[in-house]
Amino acid sequence: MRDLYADVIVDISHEKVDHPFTYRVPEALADTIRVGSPVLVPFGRGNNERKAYVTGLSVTPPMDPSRIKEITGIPDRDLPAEAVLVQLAAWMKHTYGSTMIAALKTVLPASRTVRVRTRKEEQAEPAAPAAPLSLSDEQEAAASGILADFDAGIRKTYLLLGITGSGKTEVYIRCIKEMIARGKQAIVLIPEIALSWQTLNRFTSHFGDRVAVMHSMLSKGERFEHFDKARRGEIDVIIGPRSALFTPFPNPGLIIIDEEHEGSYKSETMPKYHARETAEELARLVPGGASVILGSATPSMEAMDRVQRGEYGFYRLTKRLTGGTLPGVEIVDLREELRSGNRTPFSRSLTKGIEERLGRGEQVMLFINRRGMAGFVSCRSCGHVFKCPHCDVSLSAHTGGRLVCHYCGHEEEQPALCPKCGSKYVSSFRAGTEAIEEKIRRMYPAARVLRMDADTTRTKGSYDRILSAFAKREADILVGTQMIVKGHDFPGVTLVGILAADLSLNTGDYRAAERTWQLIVQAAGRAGRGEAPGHVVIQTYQPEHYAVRLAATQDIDAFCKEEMTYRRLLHYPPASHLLAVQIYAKQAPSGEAYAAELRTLFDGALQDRNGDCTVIGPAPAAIGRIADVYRFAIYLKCADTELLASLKDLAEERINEDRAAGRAGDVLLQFDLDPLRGF
DNA sequence: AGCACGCCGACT
DNA sequence: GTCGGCGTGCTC
Repeated sequence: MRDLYADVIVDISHEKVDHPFTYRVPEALADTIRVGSPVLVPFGRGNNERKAYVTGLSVTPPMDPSRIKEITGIPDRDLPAEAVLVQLAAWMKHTYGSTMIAALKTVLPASRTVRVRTRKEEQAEPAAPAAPLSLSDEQEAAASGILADFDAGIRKTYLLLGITGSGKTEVYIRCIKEMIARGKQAIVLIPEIALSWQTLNRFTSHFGDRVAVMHSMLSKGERFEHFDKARRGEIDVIIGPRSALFTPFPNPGLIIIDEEHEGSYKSETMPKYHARETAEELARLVPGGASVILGSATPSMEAMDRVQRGEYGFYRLTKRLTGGTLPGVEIVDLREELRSGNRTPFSRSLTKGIEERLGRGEQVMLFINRRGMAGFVSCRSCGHVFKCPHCDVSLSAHTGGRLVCHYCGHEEEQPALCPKCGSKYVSSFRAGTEAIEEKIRRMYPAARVLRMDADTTRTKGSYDRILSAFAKREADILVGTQMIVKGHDFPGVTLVGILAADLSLNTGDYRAAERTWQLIVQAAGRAGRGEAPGHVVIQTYQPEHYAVRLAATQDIDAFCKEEMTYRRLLHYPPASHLLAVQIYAKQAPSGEAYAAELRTLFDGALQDRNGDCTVIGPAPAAIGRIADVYRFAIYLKCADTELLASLKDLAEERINEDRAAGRAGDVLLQFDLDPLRGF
């Protein structure tokens, strides 16, 4: 019997040990240990026992066998993970940049900490009768097309473009049922918070206890339990946020990403992976391959571009099945309002609309993409603006005379007098959700008003509470940030007001137009989902902007065409790729100097590859300092992701060397491939 | 010489 | 991360 050796990555967050170590596999564990298995190994001089993950197995030792130690055992109550997930982690490390151990920890199920709880299986009343699934012609065409491809051995990604209420969920359910019939499992990704009970109930009524839902309220043990069930083949479907992608199903055949355009599909921590791309890689790695369905009413430019290139399959759902008609959309020019003396945040048209709905007992949603009382507070006399002492942003006013930093959470009391000149003329500018709520209450004292934003949804369950109260018509007006826009069905709403459509247009990053367009179309989709016709009022200072104009006309193709022209012209994703190299430092000069060195490094590496890759910067980040950490960025623009990966590796090697030599100071590097938000 | 302390590098 | 090796420098 030949000895078996395992390559492992030891669970230590340090780039010096972020490479495989070889251990002997004891005879007793030879059958148990697979690629992806967590193991315990003696490590270092003290031979301390540490957790590690197996990344490879072989019978040929790469070094003097006498120096190879033996695996001690398998962590208690831990599960071996799928080899595929280890491969996926390696791909994520390579593509997005991170240590191998960080990549492994994001894809492998965390070990269970304590007992599995035995108290009543929550939502244990899923036995709602399965409503028979009847599909419209369009839905049928999509589902059968995708399944026919699958049976013909074709594995690819499909964009399912369906306006709100057009019934994407039925297509998902049909496809999942057919996959289960073929002995496959399905992963359904949904945006972080947007899991409505209606949708969930539809899944549980069809799949009963063969479906598990991952959500943020689950304990570590419950998550583990779901993953465990998936591994053991006790469930066929998992529904959850981007991390549900890493469910260790034995035989996944279908990955569905609902609301594919949503920003929460991109991880904010390293590796900063995108669930869409990662799902496609997983679909390639899985034995037999898997199909991917992307669903959206407002697809990302990435998805539309791939449809245009013929890489994605494409199905369109054009009819609203839930009844209701598409809302009438009206664009109001705020400059015009100002000219005619209206200084309130509500245009005359919107005010009239609100009054009509209140009179008829219908509901109104008011959307403003800024929380708090005001965007900033300043002194009218000397111009002093209240800024966060730890970040390069102005403080936002909140009720109770508090000034709050939306980036680091710093809070201070708003002084009565200007600290600089002593003037008492200190005032707030740019209304946020709190200010709008207050104004609305004052204007319509009889109206019942709810507010939903990061401040009112901080406590557990408050998100559902506000939404269900509004759905039960316990309020007439819902004021909120973009979180009110996502996915929910309120038949009572006949008017949606978008108070400042350009807020998201002026964020200065290349996705601003796309985001604004999506926001407006999604917000508009909230109106008129019931019997009564809906109306949307878009207030803007830039009524002529194509994102606003083409959102109002709901012309997806026209918007995408226009936007792609811009992306192509400036070589922005998806026309090319953009790697943001983010440099963090406690001291501004050291960060700046290090960024400059990296630029030189990149220039040197690209010397004879002129034109392949454009290096931009370094420059201070859009927000130059957050929580006392200075931020700089270099942007690498290049069509070839492999070249970008090699430049990223180069930077990583460099900082590791410099750190070893004590030259890197406190500089930290992060990478963001095709970033979704500004930095 | 003898020892405390701290930095550095290796860890299979 | 954690340990030991080894240099520095202080003390008896």
